[in-house]
Amino acid sequence: MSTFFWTLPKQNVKNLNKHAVVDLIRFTSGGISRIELSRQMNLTRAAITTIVSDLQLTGLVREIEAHYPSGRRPIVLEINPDRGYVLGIDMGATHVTILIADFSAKVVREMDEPFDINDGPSVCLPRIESLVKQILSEAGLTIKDISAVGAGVPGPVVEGGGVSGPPIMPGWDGYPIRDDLEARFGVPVSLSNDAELGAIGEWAYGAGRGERNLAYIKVGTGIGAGLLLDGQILRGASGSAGEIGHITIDENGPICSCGNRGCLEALAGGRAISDQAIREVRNGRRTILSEINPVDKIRSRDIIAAARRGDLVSQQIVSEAGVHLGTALASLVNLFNPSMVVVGGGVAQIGDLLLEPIRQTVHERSLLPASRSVRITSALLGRRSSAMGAVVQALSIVLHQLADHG
Amino acid sequence: MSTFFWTLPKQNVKNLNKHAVVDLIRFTSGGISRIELSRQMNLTRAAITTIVSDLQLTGLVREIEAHYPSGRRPIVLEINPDRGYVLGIDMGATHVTILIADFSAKVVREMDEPFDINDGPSVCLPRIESLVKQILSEAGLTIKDISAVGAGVPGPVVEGGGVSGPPIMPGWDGYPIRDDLEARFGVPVSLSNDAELGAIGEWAYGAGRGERNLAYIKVGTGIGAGLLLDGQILRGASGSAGEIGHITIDENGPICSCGNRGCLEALAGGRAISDQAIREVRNGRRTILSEINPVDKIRSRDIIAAARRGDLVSQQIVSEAGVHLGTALASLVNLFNPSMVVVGGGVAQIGDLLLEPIRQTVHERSLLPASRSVRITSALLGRRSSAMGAVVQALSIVLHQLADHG
DNA sequence: TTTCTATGTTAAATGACTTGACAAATAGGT
DNA sequence: ACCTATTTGTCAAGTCATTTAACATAGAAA
Repeated sequence: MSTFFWTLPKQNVKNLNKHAVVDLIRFTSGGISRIELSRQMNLTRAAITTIVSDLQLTGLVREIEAHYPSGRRPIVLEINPDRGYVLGIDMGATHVTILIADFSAKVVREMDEPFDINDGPSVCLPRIESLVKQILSEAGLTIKDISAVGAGVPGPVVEGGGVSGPPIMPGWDGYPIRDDLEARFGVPVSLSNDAELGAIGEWAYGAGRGERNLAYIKVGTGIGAGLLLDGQILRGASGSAGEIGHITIDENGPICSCGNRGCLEALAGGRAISDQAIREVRNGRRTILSEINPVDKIRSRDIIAAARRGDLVSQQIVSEAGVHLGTALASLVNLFNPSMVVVGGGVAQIGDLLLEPIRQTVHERSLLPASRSVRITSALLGRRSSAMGAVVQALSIVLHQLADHG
Repeated sequence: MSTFFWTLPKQNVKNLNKHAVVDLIRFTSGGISRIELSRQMNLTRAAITTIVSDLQLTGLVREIEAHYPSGRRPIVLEINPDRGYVLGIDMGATHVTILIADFSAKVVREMDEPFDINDGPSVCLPRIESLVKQILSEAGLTIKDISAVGAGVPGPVVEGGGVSGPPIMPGWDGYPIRDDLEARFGVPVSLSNDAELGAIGEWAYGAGRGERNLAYIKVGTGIGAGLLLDGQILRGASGSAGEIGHITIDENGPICSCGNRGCLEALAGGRAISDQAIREVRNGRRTILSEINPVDKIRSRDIIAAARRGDLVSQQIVSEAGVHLGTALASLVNLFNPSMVVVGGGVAQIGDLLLEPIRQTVHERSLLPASRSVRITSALLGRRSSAMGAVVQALSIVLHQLADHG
């Protein structure tokens, strides 16, 4: 990135440094000392001292022990975890994950339930509410202990807090999801796209820690990407940046749910993988998948399990999906030139069997300076990437609010 | 864009508002009043008054007349054009454009000369120097009148001021272009990719004025894109973001100069277009291009001229290139979700004959929320887009330097 | 003219930050 | 054990960008 037009952060220009201090503390694993803060922010130690003591007064930050080679030991700071809890909710196409985390983003309780986004908001949101009540009581907490909620949905999120023209999620278009959730829980809610959240989660606590140019690709029923750029999410003009699932890979490919032909999702999405497996079984290929009855109940997770156990047909299907993903990612790498691509989502759980063909195809199909500087790895947080991103977003609301006014 | 990690502008945190004022003045056509500045920057009128009087003292800003409906007329401010000149240099594959502009970016002299980037830096840079001397003397100026230089090259630019692994530009890899030019001219030089500069030029003074998410695509011998995001150029991890010319459109397509198959550039670049025309003529198609002798001397500008005059074969070639460009742009639109795409470069001079197939293909192949919110137009500055972007970058150096210290 | 409205300026107050001195905490040498 | 060097953290005074609040200026409408 290179600035050619100097503008200021939209809202709170005031206390800008305070906010930066809060974020450096929370995103530096193992904490950070005042001297290190002053170095990274180009401020004097004195300035940092006043900012930090202010944050200590409000109870947001505390000191911990640490050891260094010579001279006075720096006092290491960390976010005070004891000031409350937040919720992270990741609504997927077929599953919902809910996390309760303390102020230092440590997960204290986790829940993963079947879920059908196709039921629409009138069914899904009440269900979320009751699941939240359930997990809260399991954790011995009430909604009053929750300071903010982060939520993710598998579609393009717009400013108002809803989705706009999502390729999946029928019945959700234009529904005020954020307002609904805020009304249900009575706390501030942040709504984001699930791939964005995956990127944030992996950036903050996963494989992409601290990367300045990170792309996260979520391979599940749908395929989406989250793009991070110097601490900002690339949202685009209408919130639909990163919709890699519907770029054309093969002009004459199969028809996609979005109406076009040969979209990445129609070639490498969870549905495409299971359809391919069903075809192979019907064609009489020798595979342990043929044990599944009826044939058309084969799901992508069955193929992943079979591939792990050494089933050649399944491995081939996964590998072909990897080549398609690699083709799309090569375009992304050429256009966006990330320093790291993190592959996550349900299908990615299989690891190198998917990653290797991706890596190879990206290196073949993208330009040298870009392909040389990109590392491609799988998500460290596994299925929790997006839900952890939701936690990060919820904490962003709370911590910055508290940093501003006590 | 959405911030999840608060950081500060890298260098001069001090005088941040002063810099923002300078840029709002220079990029608001027709000037801007103090009250409007205070509104856009969320500062009080009093604060703006002191900042502006400071800038007036250094002679950077002056007041002009303007008329408004009721109440006291606001005093409109503009950059004082009389404090000096800058150079904008756009090195293309086959041409070089040099502009002299005053501090308000008004071009006072222009030059366009044949040029061959393949000659390498040892030939090209001395040639630039002598051309600069020539245009300066034509304008009645000397190098002492120039405060800064902006330069563009058709390859990925890295931090140090050189290019890294460019698909074209043999012999330039790693050469310290910026340092060389700074030594030659004795003034600060800004080096950028030519597509980036096209984006900046069109954003500042062309078709993309003030767009927050702008993509500029330069279609010439090579094909590259410049991506602008809230006043920042998207450079990526190694400076090669926006390299759209080498994304794969057709896995079985023709071999590209980069070694891969079916790159956009190999299907829709200037070279691909002329090769296609040569094939058509050899195949005996009825076209006015067959008047050109020898056949293999047909250049893309001949095809554009013929298409303009109604030659059907040429029109078909251009239209097919448009479909390929549209396919690549659909991927870009899905991934980046720009509010506007500006098509520039030599081949784009033909206008709607190229634009229409692009528009249609993008709308077919990109996702609804993204395709609904993107406008696709041709460059307003024509061949000068990149050189104007270079002028903008040169002025950025000078104006912000002067804003800082007298 | 008077009145209204919007823009621009001024002086005092505020507050974030720097400067420069000092205090605190540790390692290593004697 | 003591001294010195080194690094980290704090304090008080001063600086400077910005706000507050009052006032001045300039035009339109009544």
